[in-house]
Amino acid sequence: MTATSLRTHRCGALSRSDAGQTVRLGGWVHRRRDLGGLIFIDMRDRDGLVQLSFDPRWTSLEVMRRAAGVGVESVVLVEGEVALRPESARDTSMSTREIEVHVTGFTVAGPADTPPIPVARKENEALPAEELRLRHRVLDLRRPELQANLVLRHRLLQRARQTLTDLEFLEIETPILTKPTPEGARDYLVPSRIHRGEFYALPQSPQIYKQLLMVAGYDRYFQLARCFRDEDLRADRQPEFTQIDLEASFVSAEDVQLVVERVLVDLWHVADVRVPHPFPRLAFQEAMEKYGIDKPDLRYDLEIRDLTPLVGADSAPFVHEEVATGGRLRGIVTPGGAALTRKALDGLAALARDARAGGLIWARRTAEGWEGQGVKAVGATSLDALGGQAGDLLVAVVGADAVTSPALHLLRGELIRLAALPQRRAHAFCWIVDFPLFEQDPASGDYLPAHHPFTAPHPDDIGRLASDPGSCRALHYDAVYNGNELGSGSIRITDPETQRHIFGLLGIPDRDIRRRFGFLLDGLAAGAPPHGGFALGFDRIAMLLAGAPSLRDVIAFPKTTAARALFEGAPTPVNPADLTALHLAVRSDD
RNA sequence: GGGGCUGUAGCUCAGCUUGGUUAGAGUGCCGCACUGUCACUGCGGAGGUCGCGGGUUCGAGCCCCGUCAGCCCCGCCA
Repeated sequence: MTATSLRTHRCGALSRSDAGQTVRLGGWVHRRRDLGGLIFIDMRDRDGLVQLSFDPRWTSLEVMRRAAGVGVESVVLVEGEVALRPESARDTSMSTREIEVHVTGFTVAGPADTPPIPVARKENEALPAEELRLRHRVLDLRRPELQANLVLRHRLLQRARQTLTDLEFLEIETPILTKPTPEGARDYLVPSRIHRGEFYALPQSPQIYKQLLMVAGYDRYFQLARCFRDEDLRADRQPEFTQIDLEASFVSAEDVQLVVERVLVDLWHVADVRVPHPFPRLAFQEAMEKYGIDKPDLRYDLEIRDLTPLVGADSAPFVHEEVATGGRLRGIVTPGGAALTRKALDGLAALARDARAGGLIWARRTAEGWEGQGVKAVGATSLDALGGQAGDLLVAVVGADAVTSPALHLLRGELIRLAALPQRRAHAFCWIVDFPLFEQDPASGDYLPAHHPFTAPHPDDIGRLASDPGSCRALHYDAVYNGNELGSGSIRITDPETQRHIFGLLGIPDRDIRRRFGFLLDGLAAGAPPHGGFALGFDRIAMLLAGAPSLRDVIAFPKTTAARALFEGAPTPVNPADLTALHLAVRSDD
């Protein structure tokens, strides 16, 4: 239903099959070319461009005059006949370049001031500074690139709705004004006018609500949920963001993963990518061992190897010392890496040093054998035992896994880049499973939930919950794509006693458990089905599929890295009277 | 909370290394000419708090200190 009482078509939708038709159009002046006796205007709407042709043969003098005076970005209403362009002036690379509109009627409906930033850019013309793009967001949003991003975003949201609806999930909204949760990220707080000194919080996620919906018998829930976290931002992090949030009852972890895979495969299909599935599963430990990180980029095969068994008599003393204190010698053999320059190796060494992994050990494999400083460190005999092929490069670090893993992850990425290793696949999804249930605070030794405190322990590990919590795995899983975490989920604790026990392990006093999570525990005690769920970071998915460099390019009105909205100007001071009504006073002394 | 980069005409940038006459270019904007352009073309013109404040100096866009804003990263983000 493109046609309205003011227009018959969208500009970008016209093609040669419309030739001869009289049309009415509404759109924006993209560019104007005034040849004196002839005027051409490129007119734009969300579908694309069409050329308007003003010629005294079919255009009145009055309309010629108006067309000559219209500024770019003005909104105009046009009437005319679609015509094939003269043979000499046709460009078939774009369907709309075969045709033009012979204008007979022309009104400037919305004149525009000269735009402070350009919408129509020349080839290779740089984008304005992002600050200006955010300040003049309406103009920036007119750019065809951003319009394409937001159209894609819409189609992805609709696809997610459809897929989950087909899978019998119910879309249920949960409150935006909710209860503060002292754990996790900082909450955005909203003061209550009616209740002096009391506050709502904006949800960091609908976690507890969706669990309670399972208890309430809704079986399968989803929501395109807005979430809010008052933390410092990054290119891939906004203070308010959208999750595809879902939860299902009577499910195993594999059941949830199957649903999420369906959603992801369908979303990638919207972007014309066919994804093979089921996705491979990788245990957390295995991911750390082979890739040094829990979100490996599996587009490349390069893996980390444990070289500790090779350490022998002629290995350097510092290697023996690290191994004796529980460290390991781990490295990466890069085919063709021996061609890397000394400067590139110095760069890798700096990377290792920045990751606090100490010195980088390296060696090149030539036709004669291994060469380089690594021969001394690892030992000639040990390296011979490693084997390898001429052209290989070994880089290695020695120390505790907690240090070497992150360092090797960075080294792996850099080696892939430097050696220009081929991608084995362009779209590498995987599941990371068997996460640890707790992380130990390195300073205090306290146990913290690795994810959130509602995650169920792995049934095989429940026996060690009290004796050795650090070794317990969780029924928690992450979806990973090309080295990006797309989302995470888990099977939840449904036994109120277990839930209380976990809260206790986390050091939350009994009275606080009651105050903070009473409504959850009461819910679990009301007859809770086994359930679990997932949350996908939708903005990041849209960013990846749009090929955008920043979340800000897939969000209509985003915030800056200082959480400011430059366009509308938020946050902002408020009237003292409004503060008084909320029982608030602003301190200026700190 | 910490580190880095950037800030000069409406926009994109040069000028900063080595302080010194009137701060330039492209584009956009304004005016004139132009009947097949599509980055129209040609001629002419206007347009500057060099982010802001302080300091050094005979003299600061340039050096120093502070500050604001944007971006990137670390911390943080159960």
